[in-house]
Amino acid sequence: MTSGSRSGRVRMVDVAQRAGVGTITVSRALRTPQQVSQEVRDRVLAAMEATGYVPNLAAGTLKSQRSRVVAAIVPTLRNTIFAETVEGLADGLREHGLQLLIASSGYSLEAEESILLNLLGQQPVAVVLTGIAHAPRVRSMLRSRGLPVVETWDLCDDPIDRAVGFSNLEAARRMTLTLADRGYRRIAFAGAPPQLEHRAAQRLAGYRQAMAELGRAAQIITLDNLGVTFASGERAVGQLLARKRPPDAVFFVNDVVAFGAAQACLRLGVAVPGQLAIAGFGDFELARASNPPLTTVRIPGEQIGRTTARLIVERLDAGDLPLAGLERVVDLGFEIISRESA
Amino acid sequence: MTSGSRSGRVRMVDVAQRAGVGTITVSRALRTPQQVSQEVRDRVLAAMEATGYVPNLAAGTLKSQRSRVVAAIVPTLRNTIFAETVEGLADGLREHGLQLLIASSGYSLEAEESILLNLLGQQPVAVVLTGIAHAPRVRSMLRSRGLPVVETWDLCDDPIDRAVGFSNLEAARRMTLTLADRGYRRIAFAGAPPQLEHRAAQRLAGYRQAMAELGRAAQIITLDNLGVTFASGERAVGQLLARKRPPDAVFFVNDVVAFGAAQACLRLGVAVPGQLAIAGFGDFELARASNPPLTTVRIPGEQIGRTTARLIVERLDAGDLPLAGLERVVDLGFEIISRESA
DNA sequence: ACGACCCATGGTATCGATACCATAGGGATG
DNA sequence: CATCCCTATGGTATCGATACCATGGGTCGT
Repeated sequence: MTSGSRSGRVRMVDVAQRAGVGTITVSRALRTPQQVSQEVRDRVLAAMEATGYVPNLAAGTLKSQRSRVVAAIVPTLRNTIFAETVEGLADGLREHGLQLLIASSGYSLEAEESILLNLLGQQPVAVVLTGIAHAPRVRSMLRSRGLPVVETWDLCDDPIDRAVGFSNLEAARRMTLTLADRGYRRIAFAGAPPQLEHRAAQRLAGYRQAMAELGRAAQIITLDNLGVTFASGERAVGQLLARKRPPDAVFFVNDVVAFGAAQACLRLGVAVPGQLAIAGFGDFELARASNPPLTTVRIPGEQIGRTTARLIVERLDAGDLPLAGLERVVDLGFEIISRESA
Repeated sequence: MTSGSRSGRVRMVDVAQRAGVGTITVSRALRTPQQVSQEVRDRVLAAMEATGYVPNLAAGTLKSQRSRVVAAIVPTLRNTIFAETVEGLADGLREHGLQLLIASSGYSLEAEESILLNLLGQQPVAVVLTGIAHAPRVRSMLRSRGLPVVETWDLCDDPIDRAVGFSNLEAARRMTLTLADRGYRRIAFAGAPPQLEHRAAQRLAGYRQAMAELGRAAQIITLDNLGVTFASGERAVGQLLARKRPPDAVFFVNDVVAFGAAQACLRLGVAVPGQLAIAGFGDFELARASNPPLTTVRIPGEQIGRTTARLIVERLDAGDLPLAGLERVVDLGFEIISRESA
């Protein structure tokens, strides 16, 4: 079609020849257009258009040692928990010409490690992790590479590099105290086995701390399926009601299970909050749609993503300076949302 | 730390030196281990371990003209609609050492086009798109590149390359007929504006076709927010009930809005299905959790992802042969699920 | 026992864009 | 009017892994 390159694939040289300029000028027209005169730039763009040129990012990344990709690992994409964060992150990065490379770890730290190895091979300019619990080699690998890293969804005194989130412990503590304020006496907590999920463990710890402050006995229900399905919420309700002295309020580790529980109550004719009060965590859209609407903790999912994007962009613009005076940990807070369920 | 490379970054040469072999042997130990003797392989792996070597995929991709990345574009990650497909795809690809590069287009065809340009720069070995409606340049760009492309979630006589999905039109038609069979007389359809969403348009067409077959008048409710939020389902119920002769059944374009509608009915004291029957589309987990549980169309979300992965892997293994006898369109079907809401 | 063949391994050129340095031309300044 | 500097542009080496081809030593068959 165009100039006689053997493979049929259009390279930068082909565009350059057609526009009557050097390859470097084509490169600049794309990456730093202000360095190229209007006239030449137009010619180059026309030539790119005419040839259907698509830059080979692998080559650029190799030479410049700097890709346009940010790698992120989330526990799952299957439910909406992390979706807001991911979309916020992707949007914030795209505005600066960065691509998000996402992988999901299925809540497994070992999987996270092996996935990270793969992702690092793509030479990302930054890495975003979910949570602050990681395999030891993950920490050392990332630290030694010296890339910008953001850990999200929790806080931590000593992040790998930086952290953006909120205190799961404090949020759970406050919710528990709020329930006590409302007059509930026997407040239970329902969550995934804490060794499987660090954020769940933090929330459990917050609950325990609040109960200790109140001088009451903790009452824990362990959810199956990592507590991220409606069905595990339903089953939890079954378990609860079978107890001799069932609690009068249950604080669920997230809105998905809380919602499942609320629906089960509706079916079983259990009055919420009359017989059993229910609180969730997350303030997903589900919380509002539930019957009754769920009292829950609102967490800044999308803002975590956007802030993470901002930190990364700032860092890159600053030319990889050591993060001297920068805030290492950004606490975006949380909010207790009172609705009818508790 | 290790041998004296200037940047501190470990390259294949460093590993090779340490293991006392040539670089190519290190390369083979990673990519085609069966070509390397057990003893040498162990030595190489030990050297990689000791140095913390991470292969630079950009270099490999550049030379071999073949990355290990598959690019996918979905309309959104914000809700669970496409999540199963994405996870199924990611799992299926990971088993074969392929990484998924995901981007979301926000349901915009123009965004899809510009995102695709970015993704193609990463030299993906295959591209996965959602739906069969694309900007004209998307088709031509992909066709001329000759990469494996899979369009998902719908069928099409003439896919760009291959398609995996089910007939949205036929599924909607069958659901409509099923509702008629159950004795509902005034069956309405609620969906997003058809020009905004091709799959929604297909479902609307299926509904219209069924109504025509039945000799009844179609009754359409247009949803806001692309019909992917609970709130738009709620608002739709409000609109419906305000009509002089409200329908006795509504077929919603997806389970998210159907669920929102069902919850609104519960609040408003509208009997479902007594006063208003509700049907959804998708059979998301929500459909079972709803009160009452939703009659809906089950679609093979995860299987679409897995099948797509299989097609891609087969194609790559076959050495990019022209897809001579291969099935170009894979119809995974759908299933009408009867529950209590209709 | 000898040639054919195969397996394990290495040397070197190469993929395509960009960093680095060089240079030409034009306007400003003394 | 000469010098300086800044803007626009180009030439060439280079990033790191892999394809291609070559080679040596062992095995197998007759």
